[in-house]
Amino acid sequence: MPELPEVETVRRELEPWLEHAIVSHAALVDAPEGKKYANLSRCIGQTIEAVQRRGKFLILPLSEGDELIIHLGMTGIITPKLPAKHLRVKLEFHNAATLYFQDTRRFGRFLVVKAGEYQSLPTLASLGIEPFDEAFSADYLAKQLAKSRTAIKTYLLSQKPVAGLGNIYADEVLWQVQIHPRTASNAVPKNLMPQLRDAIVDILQKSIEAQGTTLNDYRTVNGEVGAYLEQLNAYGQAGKPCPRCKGLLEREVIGGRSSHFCPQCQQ
DNA sequence: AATGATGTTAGAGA
DNA sequence: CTCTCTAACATCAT
Repeated sequence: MPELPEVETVRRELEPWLEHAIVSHAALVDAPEGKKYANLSRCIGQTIEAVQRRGKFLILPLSEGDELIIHLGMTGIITPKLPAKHLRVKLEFHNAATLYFQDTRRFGRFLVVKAGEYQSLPTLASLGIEPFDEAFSADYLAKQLAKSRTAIKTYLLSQKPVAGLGNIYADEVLWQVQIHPRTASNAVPKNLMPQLRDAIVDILQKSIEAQGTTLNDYRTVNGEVGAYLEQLNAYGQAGKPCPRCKGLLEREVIGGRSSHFCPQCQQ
């Protein structure tokens, strides 16, 4: 769930709260200092200069050369309401606002690093282009996909060809363009590249407009669910008729991830 | 009880 | 060194 549209929704809601806010308190709660949660005390006294997003990461540049990096993992929620369970981080600001990070499964990340020093976050360090970057063209995508022989589904999830797709939107994009998820990345027909690029941009954009997709845990900062769930064509729809050709949608594990597709019209 | 879940990453092998 | 694959992380719901 927290894929690009969900993280972008959270970013947009956090921006008015946090831009120019001064951190007065930052502490871990029931979370071990380590790779996933680190150096929080360093942001105390610093001003948050912006609320940015790269792929599924939130990046908050701080006034003394650090960055606060937040990743929601699978179950991370940022909320102004004290969570009943699984609170991991508490942040307070000079303007009296308080924000909490709740993360049931502890797959999220919440750490302060020196700006740009991402060696503890390899996915962020080697993250692909932003899908809304104007340089993300069909030609660019073709060059990226030519670099790998793994299943296109798996390669999209790697964040390398383009940032921000997770299991839900990767399945939705491949369904939209009628590409079988097991197709080798470097064997995806060149003539499909414009459609593939457009599907990635359009689906992510439409999901942002719906505030993302809530399967179980994801909530916006305001506590709302993401409504894109109602627009899913493939993800989680195994056994139902394909909305396009009426064949039965199937579920298969590809690269260790549950994958949903139409065996009839996805080649 | 057993199974599966939205993401990332360490480690192993090629 | 790079590419690819697998399992692990922690917790809850069904």
